Amino acid sequence: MGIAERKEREKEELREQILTAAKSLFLKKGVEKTSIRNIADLIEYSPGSIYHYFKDKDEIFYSLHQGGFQQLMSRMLAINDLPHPLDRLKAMGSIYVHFALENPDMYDLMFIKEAPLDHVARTKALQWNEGEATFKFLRSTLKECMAEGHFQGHEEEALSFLIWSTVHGMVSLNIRRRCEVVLADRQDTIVKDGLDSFFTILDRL
Amino acid sequence: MGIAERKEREKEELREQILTAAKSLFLKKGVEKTSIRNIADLIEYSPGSIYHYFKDKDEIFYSLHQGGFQQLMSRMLAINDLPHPLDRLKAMGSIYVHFALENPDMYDLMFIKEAPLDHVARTKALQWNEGEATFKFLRSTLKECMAEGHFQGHEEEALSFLIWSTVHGMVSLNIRRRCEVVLADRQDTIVKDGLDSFFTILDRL
DNA sequence: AAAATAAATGAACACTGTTTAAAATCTAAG
DNA sequence: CTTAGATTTTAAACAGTGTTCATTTATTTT
Repeated sequence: MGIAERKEREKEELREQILTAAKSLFLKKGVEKTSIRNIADLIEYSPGSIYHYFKDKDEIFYSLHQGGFQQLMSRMLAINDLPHPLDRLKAMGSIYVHFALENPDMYDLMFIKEAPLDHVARTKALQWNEGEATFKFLRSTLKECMAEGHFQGHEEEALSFLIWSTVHGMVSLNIRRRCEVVLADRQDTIVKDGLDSFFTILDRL
Repeated sequence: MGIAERKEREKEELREQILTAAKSLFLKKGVEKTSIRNIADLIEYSPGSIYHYFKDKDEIFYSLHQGGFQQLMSRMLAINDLPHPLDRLKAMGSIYVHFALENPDMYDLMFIKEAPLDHVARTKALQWNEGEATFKFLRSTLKECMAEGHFQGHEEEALSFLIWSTVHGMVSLNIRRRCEVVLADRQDTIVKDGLDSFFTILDRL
């Protein structure tokens, strides 16, 4: 009896439809201005039906932000063949920054917005697998750098956090428009220049 | 005829009342969950009356965030007597981080939330005086450091941005709860440790 | 064909920011 | 002291929000 399987498949399909609709709307208008009714209109279902597939609005955007981490992670894994860990570390920084600037709304969801973390807090008792995996990847690369003698006198976890903070700081100031009003004239190059300065520091360290 | 003056004074008083009410509510519940009606209830006026004193909700929170910058700036100016610019630079970093962790909601409003910048974009044609003053203060201190021979091979504006980004990154990851789920065990010390690592880097640079 | 199960709906609830016509209050001139 | 004018304040309305739930519709099993 393949009926149960087909039903399961159909349910999964509609779930996917909701996510696709939500994503296209939120990339156009942002999370706040994407309403359940907007999503329902787009997939031609009633607003209430969405609650059979997602607990609440936060869960929808939590699901969406997972896709972002998959994308980011696959880009990161693509530079795993670089022989020197310090080169890998810098490449990860570049990838992180480029991902953020190319997908500002998705980055916002992943690292700035409260919606996905609100959902995490309410369900999985403070476990954020997506973020943890990304951070672990940075930590293991940094460990390799230190094994080669780089960054002496630094503690691995704190330095990992510092590096993450540096790239996050640059792109989040940019995304939340604190650059365009303070560095108006070189708004589009400042992140690249800042990153270059950062690489110079890492090389000398 | 002091009547006009008294009226002016009364108007200013009510404006201040609105701001005080808004501030106490937003520190308790956050910007999004502080409604115009909540503010109106607290000052015992009708919701509509608030619109005689502020154009919209964003303007209220723009006004509030200005107070935050005054606070931050006054703390910064207090270390102007330190003789060495590098010491001043590091003290500024400490002050910035402590301000953020002691006033997370205010920091959120100043450097993360979109509300104040939305208001800036809609009125003053992209001029953010509060943020600009703070950034200029960092830049002038960094210039003095470089005049003493520090940070050779770096460009002043880009490095200023990088330093700002580093401290902003650490506190904003903390405030938006990306630390507590990734660095649960040392959540309350990681920013301090990260900052120490950063100071070590600045010293060696 | 009837009973049981699952899915979808539309209306309702309690909110939100904002606008506006009307009412209330206060000031200034006659 | 009254009346005309200017402010200030209000209540009601508009169009929207997330979410819940009894009812209807559709599908599957007996």
